[in-house]
Amino acid sequence: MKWDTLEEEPCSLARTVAVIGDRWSLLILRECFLRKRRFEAFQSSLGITRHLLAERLKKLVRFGVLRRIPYQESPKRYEYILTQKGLDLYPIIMSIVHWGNIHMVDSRGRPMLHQHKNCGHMFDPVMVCSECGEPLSAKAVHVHPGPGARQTSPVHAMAADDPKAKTKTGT
Amino acid sequence: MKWDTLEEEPCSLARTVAVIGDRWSLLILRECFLRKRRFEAFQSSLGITRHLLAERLKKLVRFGVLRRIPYQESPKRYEYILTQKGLDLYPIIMSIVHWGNIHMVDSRGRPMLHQHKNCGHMFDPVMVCSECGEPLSAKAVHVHPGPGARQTSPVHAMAADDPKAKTKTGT
DNA sequence: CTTTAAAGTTCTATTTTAGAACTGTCAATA
DNA sequence: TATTGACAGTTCTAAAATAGAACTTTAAAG
Repeated sequence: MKWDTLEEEPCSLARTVAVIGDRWSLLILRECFLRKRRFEAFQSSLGITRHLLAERLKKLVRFGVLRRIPYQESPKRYEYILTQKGLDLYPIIMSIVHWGNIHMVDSRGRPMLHQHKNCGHMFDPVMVCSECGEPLSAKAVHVHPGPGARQTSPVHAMAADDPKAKTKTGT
Repeated sequence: MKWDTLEEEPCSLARTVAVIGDRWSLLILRECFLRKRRFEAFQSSLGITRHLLAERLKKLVRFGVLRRIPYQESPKRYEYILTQKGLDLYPIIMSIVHWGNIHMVDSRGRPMLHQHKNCGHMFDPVMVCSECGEPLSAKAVHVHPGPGARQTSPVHAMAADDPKAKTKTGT
């Protein structure tokens, strides 16, 4: 399977993975959320090759996650800032960080702490139901096919009307 | 940078990316959360090559996200189930799905809907502060170096005491 | 006139992934 | 008894992505 087919699948997870599901994009976005904006800044703090960084930035701009904005003329230089679509990735970033905080820390403890400006406390993110406000767990959730689903399987990976896909449609 | 150095970095995001930050792991985990457990089931619904699937399953088992359990003797067959560590990935999965629901849907609408068994409603996940319960946004959060941080930069990608890293320590 | 800085681009070598075929164990079937 | 099929992988080669380093362009600074 290729990246470009991934982004067309009838699955919101697959489509998002097409945007951020590679080794570098999330790390670049981490830097964005830490107020880094420039090519050199990304490159030096991540140690990513310049070639790949250029590619990834282009991709994130193409998907509308970042915007490329000139910050000086002659020589023309650009910086990358998060769009609203990019800012909306924050819950993903935070839940990833939180999982790492719980499951991937060594004896030295957390590499960083988060403080909520509104209430002043150090916090962890908690995912709750938009309707009742209770914390969510996988077992308390039912999935249903939505209007954008493909026939039988709600999150099936391929188009059933694709003749090439017949080996995958399975039993 | 290699995957194995990624998992040792003083950053919870980088460490988590070392586990789930590739093209396939999140899709495999999606299937796990949809109660798929077997090699053939993963392979046929994802269209992943058998080779890579075997690799990814090994990796997820190695990281303690899945457990490989025999479900029959002779011939010995195994299935893969989520550990608690794996179940804890649920907020990551849900926030990824939610972002896709908001930003990657076509005119047909969402591929799937989520119902909260506790309250009965279709819902969206919301990320809130563990201390005050308010929804979180990037701008309302301050980051601080924690006990597991490396000197100057709280989320810096490499060890400053690593002589090879000097080109990256930058200006 | 040379050096430096930023933001890339270009190149080759290495690693990963895709795609397909093959293996081993057993049960069911002809 | 021989054959087929299911399952859970392994093994191969070709194609694609990534690593690592050098090079380019524009313009200011020494």
